[in-house]
Amino acid sequence: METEGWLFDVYPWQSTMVLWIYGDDGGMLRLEDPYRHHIYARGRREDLEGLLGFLRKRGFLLGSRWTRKQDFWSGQEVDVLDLEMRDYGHLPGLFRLLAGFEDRITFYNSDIPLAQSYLYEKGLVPTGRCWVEHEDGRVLRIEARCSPWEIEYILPPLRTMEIRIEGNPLLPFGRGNTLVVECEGYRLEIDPQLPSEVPLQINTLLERFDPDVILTEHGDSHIVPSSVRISRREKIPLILDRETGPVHRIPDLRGRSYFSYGRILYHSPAYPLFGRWHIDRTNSFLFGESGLEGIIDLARLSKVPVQRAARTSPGTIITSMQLDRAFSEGILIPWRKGEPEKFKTAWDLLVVDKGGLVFQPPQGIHEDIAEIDFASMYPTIMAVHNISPETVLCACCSNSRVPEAGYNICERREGLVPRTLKPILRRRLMLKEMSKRVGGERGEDYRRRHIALKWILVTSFGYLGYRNARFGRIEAHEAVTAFGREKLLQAKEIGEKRGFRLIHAITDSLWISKDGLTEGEVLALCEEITREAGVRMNLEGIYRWMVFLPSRVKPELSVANRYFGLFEDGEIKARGLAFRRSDMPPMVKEAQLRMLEVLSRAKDVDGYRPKIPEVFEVLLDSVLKLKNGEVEPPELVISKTLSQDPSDYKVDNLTALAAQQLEDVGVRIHPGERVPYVIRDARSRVKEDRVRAVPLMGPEDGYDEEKYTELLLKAAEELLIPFGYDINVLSRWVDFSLKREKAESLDSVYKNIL
DNA sequence: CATTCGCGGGG
DNA sequence: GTGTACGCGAATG
Repeated sequence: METEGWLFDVYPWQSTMVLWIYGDDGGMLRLEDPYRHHIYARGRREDLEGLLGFLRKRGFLLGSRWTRKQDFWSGQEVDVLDLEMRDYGHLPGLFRLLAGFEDRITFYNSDIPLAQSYLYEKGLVPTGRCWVEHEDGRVLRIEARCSPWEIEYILPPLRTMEIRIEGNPLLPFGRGNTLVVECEGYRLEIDPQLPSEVPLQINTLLERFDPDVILTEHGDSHIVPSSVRISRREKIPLILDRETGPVHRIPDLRGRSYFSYGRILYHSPAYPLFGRWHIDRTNSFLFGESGLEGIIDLARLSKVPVQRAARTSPGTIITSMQLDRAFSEGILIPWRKGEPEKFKTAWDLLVVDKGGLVFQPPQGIHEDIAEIDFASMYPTIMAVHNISPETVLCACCSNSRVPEAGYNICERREGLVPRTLKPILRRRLMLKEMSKRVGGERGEDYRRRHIALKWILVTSFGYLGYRNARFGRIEAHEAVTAFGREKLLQAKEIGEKRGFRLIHAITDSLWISKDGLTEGEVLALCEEITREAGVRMNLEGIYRWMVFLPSRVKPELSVANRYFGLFEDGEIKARGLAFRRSDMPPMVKEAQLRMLEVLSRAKDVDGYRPKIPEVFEVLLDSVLKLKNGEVEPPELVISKTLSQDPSDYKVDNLTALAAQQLEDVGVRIHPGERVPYVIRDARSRVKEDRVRAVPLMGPEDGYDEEKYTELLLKAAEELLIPFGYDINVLSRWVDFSLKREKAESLDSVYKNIL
């Protein structure tokens, strides 16, 4: 039989690969492919003979033959033994045994996730079109009928069911929350007070709608594990999968806290489904950034199946793209040693220390400033300067290409990293342009996909310097930042030659100034920099005015990352202000945004000062609402990321106290999870009274009016400090205004304080 | 005052 | 299957 359709999902199951094909007839076809995994071994002939004997005796091996493949580091063709392994169940045990041979034999392609390795080998694309010849549910032949690089593709009409917790997701089922299921306009609320209802209702709904995608909020952390628990307790089977055979679900109950991007993150244990996708939008970084469209685009490009792509980090995606390319080019993939994290040596710190170049801007308010940014600077540098672990410090060339460090870069071979990045850079640019050109839903689709790729590009750089990355090398990382600093300085010099003053610069952005600066001359400058540096320089915008904030620690200095300004098109750009911070309560963010909205009507520096009374007015209004108890508790919720176990805190800060309150009632908060709380009485001697964790909040819990007022005052101070209004002035002014029985016109109040 | 702790950026 | 760090600012004791 022959079928054409979309490859919906792939996973190893028992000893075969299971494929779900969404046929053109609308049916979902389950097929098995008895695919065998190949690994490669290199070493002396007699050692390899020994290995063969060992594997045969243990029954691991289906077959073996000699073949020639390319060594990743040298690019040389080498003789290796191709080993066809028996079945998947044996593999984990096998890899432990192989470690014993490692002093004599080098193994390749041995630690690639099986579904990915299957897709690389067959050239198949998750969610892509395919053609398959099959018999009795088994694949005879399968071929891709699409390229992962297509920009326009049609997806099968996926039926989506949404399941979420209404009420507080931190609390156990039925304690102040319910389960809401929605599908195709149908909505059902399940009351978990009656536990047996949960599996019964879910089963009924899944059978009735047979969704392809189950999109949840807190599905991984709460809904699925709780439902599974109830199902076991009540002895009512819960049928979530389409797979009808025994499903091997490894209940990774603890979840993982891990260190990434300089902070602790938490991933709850994952509950993927077999035969349909479960995506927990609250447990998926990429979903939050780029939606299902972005995830699907990445799954297609990287050949990481959709469910895994949704849960994984961008680093895994980029690695898979590199693995796919290496695989298809016949390059042996080195076994990644899972070295435990080591302490950083002084040398490491020295190297890492010299990252991007950062200047110090002159504080205060400015006019005639343009901001120009290098587009995708680091990935472009990797692509154009051929920076890759195997090309930096290659053995064959001697050219001292890398600025400062003087490392060689290979001129004979293009590296794996640049080969992978180039098409991604092109594709992202194309999607970005299309998202600008096309409006509506399609434009949004392009936008999400280009943002997904943006992430892949950003992280490809970090990955180069990551000690445990398969294709990482610290010298390559170093080379990228060295070129980056060179290009930033080059841009500065070209600008100065054209009469611009450099006001500020961070890594890949420059703020430049000139009296009466025009868009035309800045664009001309960008053109020249693009030509000279080999990296696209874009005009981010021209500011009507912009402010660089002083340091709060040393008020005479400014800080690089706290600034805001108004572009000519009326948009505000701001960094480091309260409203940008995730640890600020909504009330403060909104108040500051309202103040900025007022300031966005100031056309130039002279227009800024007359807007100040109106900003005062917004501030006073917010403070009054706080005083009069007109602020709803959710507006006051602060949530911060827990960086360690609640009991490990040395200092009882508000976050630790809130986490401890939750622990006390049996709600586990893991490092990397956010703890939501309201400040009740920050200065209370009784620590218990300082905060209240959100799920434990009752109507009698008030809030710390003084503390929240202070946050508002600081938010206002950030916007007004260039004109000398610091928190003391603002605070006095607020007190003064509040004391007046009937405030006269704001103008007179304003005069009084000056 | 020293120390501890959390956040940012990209779009 | 784990993207780097460092500087800033606030809070604690």
